[in-house]
Amino acid sequence: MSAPADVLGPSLLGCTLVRRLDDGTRLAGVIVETEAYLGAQDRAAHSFGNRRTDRTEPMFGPGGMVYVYLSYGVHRCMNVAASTEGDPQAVLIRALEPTENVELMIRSRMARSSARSPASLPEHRLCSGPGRLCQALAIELEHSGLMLDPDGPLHIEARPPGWSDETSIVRSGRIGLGEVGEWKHRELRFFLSTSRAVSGGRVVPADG
DNA sequence: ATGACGATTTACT
DNA sequence: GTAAATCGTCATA
Repeated sequence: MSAPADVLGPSLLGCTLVRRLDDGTRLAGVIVETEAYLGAQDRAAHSFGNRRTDRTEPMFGPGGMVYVYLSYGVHRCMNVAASTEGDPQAVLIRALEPTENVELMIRSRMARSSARSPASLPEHRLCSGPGRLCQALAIELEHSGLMLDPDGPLHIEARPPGWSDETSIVRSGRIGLGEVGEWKHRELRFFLSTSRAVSGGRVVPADG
C-alpha cells in the first residue's frame, strides 16, 4: 500500500475488496477497475497543491487508509491512500466483479438507489462504477479515515495464488474529469480487458 | 451565512 | 444522447 498510486492502481486489479458488516457478514468482489490520483502535482486530485482539509485528510494518511467522499451530492466513492504519510496520493476503486453474498448486495443497491427491481441490476452492473460499488457494499462517509483491516469494516485480500490476468491489464485516460489540462489524458485508469464489469467507456488507447 | 461546484447514476427521448 | 437529482465541501464574507 505504500507504493505510489500509479503502481498501486494496477496492482490492486485481481484483489478482492471485502466489506465486513457489523454482524460479520462479508460482501465482496474482485477489483477490476481503478484510477490513480497522484497528489500535490495532479490537477485532477482533490489533494492538488497539497490542499489539506477535513475531507481530504485521509489522502495524506499512510498507504492503506480509506478515503470516501460524496460525489455530485448523491454518490459515495471509495479510495485507498497510496504512498506514505504526508504524500496525498490515492487509488479510486471504480469497479468490482461481485463474488460474495451477491443477493445481499442487490438489496443494498436497491435500498440506496432508485432502482426498482433486481432485474435492472444484473451481476455485471451491480458494482460497475465507483458510486455503484459503494451502494452495493454499503460503504459510507463514516468509513473515511479508517485503515484497511481484516477485522474492520473494510479490507483488501491479495490476488489468489496462480492469478494470471496480468496480461489483460489495460490503461486509459481517467473518467469524468473537468478541465485539468494534460492530466486529463494521462493514462492513469487501469482495468481488466477480460472483465464485463468495468464502468462506462471501455476506452482503450489507439489501435484497439 | 451563502453560493458554486462536482473523481456519478439514472431515467427518459 | 441529454438532463435532472442532490448535498457535503470549500472559499469568500
